[in-house]
Amino acid sequence: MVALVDCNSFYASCEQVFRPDLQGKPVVVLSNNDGCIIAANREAKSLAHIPMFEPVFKIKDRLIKEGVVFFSSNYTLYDEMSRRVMNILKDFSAEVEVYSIDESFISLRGMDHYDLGTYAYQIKKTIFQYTGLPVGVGIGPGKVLAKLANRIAKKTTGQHEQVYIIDSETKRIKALKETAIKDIWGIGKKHCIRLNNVGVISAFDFTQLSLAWVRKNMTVVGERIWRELRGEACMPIITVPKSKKMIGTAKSFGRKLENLELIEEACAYYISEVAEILRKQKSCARYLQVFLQTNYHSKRDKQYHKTYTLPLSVATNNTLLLIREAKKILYGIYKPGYCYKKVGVMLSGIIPEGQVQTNLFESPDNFTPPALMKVLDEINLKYGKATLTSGLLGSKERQKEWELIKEERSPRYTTQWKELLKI
DNA sequence: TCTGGGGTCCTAGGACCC
DNA sequence: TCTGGGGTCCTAGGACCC
Repeated sequence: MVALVDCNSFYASCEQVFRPDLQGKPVVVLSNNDGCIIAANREAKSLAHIPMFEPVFKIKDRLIKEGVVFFSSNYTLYDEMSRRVMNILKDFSAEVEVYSIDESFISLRGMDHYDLGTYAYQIKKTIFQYTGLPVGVGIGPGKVLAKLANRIAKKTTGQHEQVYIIDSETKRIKALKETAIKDIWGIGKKHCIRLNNVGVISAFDFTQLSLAWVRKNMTVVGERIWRELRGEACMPIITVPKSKKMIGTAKSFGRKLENLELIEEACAYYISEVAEILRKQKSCARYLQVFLQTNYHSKRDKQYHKTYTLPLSVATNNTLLLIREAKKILYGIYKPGYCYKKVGVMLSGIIPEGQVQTNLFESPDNFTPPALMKVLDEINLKYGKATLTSGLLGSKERQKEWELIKEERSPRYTTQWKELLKI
């Protein structure tokens, strides 16, 4: 059996842990740039119809009247809270797959003699006691059914229960019959339309299709879901996270920018972020992609969008070199006269540091001067993000010209010592 | 008139997830 | 006026190898 443990309204719950005065009050968390709602707690959801991913400016007035408390997203805080939850789970199972910031699959193999329901409550209780975060637990004979059980736990049980186990054929069939196919993990919009067209409405209907049809129309991905729903576990728990194959970042500017210089500084900043992640996993990248785009929501502005991918002659994780190359790309794709909203960078073709193929004409040292990057990372780890940077990132003051809007960000409660140390 | 067989690597595009 | 960000996996088809 497999359990899926996931935190309820994770971001909103994280905020509430440090603001006990908000217990029982409606809380929502906004996306970057305070653009739309990405998390809402139970109270906020029950208050009124809160559409996720709706632009918040459209409904803000109404929500303020109803007493909803807003937070900008504070990923530093959420990451740390997530780490704490996942560490607790490691006490409950030898096989933990951290699936996302707020959920993990854990294997319950070899625990047949346990009462799994009691075990699930112990997990819930411990996490709440140590972190203040409420979680739901779904248990089933495979990942997809565990996901489904978790969904049922959230929907049909009370706030303090939030546990559901699919451990018999009767329960499995019942769950499948009561769940729409669109609500199954792995079935997205496109497959849902295709399935509805052949008369598949519930998850149970899906399991009655022939394997040949599923395989043909939905590839091996669909086949796995089909098998899992029928009770055959075929997705392994992945306990060792794979190293990343792409590392990218792309954030909207706080306002529209025409000026190439400011866009360059934002771009250089993003490069230094992704290169640091690359070095952390001891890898180098062979491809560097940069893109630039205007605000595609705007009906007034002229639209422009351009992406360019540059193969690097030698794979690297050197921030300074990557900034230099990114700048060249940016000069190539930038066209004056547009209001730009976003610049993005992406590293791909990622390989381990030790496998970099040098070339005949350039010294490898041009690409990876290890000492300098090591010092850079050590200083930033010790004194906080971006303490030491390339001069091309521009001054802190200038950063305010392009950085994200985060009007309602809470303090970084769990990691603030780093910020204090900087002062 | 006849024209092999068995592979790998890479990329773009589609679909999906949180 | 204001509309998120960061990923994964799979397949087909092209290029290339022996």
